[in-house]
Amino acid sequence: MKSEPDVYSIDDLRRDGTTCWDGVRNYQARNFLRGMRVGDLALFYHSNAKPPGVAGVCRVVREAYPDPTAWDPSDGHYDPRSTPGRPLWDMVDVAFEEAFAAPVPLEALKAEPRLQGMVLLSGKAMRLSVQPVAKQHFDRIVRLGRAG
DNA sequence: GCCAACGTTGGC
DNA sequence: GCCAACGTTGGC
Repeated sequence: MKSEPDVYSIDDLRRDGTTCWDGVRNYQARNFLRGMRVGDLALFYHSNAKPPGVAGVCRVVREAYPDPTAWDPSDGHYDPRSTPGRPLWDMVDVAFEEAFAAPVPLEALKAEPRLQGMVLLSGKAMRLSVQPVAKQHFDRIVRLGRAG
């Protein structure tokens, strides 16, 4: 799950404990959100950061439900096609799980042979703010992150 | 700021 | 259904 740290970082999540992952406005990303189950773990990725990379781990604590920011005209992600009666966009709630000793920079992910084939590194979904991660890739990144 | 790689929109 | 124009993402 990607977030720009200037907007919302892993440290913000540590402070808040949990947060609503709102603002997703891409159908494919939304569908991945809908596939999440309570207890699922997710990598928290800092995009548009210096450097970009995986900053930690969060955990799904509430499954997909309507994203109210979509029908708030004052919200930057307002989408008038979504209404309370017919919601178009969903969000999940996630809880802080851990912040890595040192974020794993994108450059390091690219350089790791065992991570080749990750959606994040290549393929159609690489730009999505919510995307799937294979378990072996997830585990490898967590190991790298904990090592610092 | 640039730009590649997408997705979305809307005319036809 | 096609496709041009436009918007977005996000690394660099």
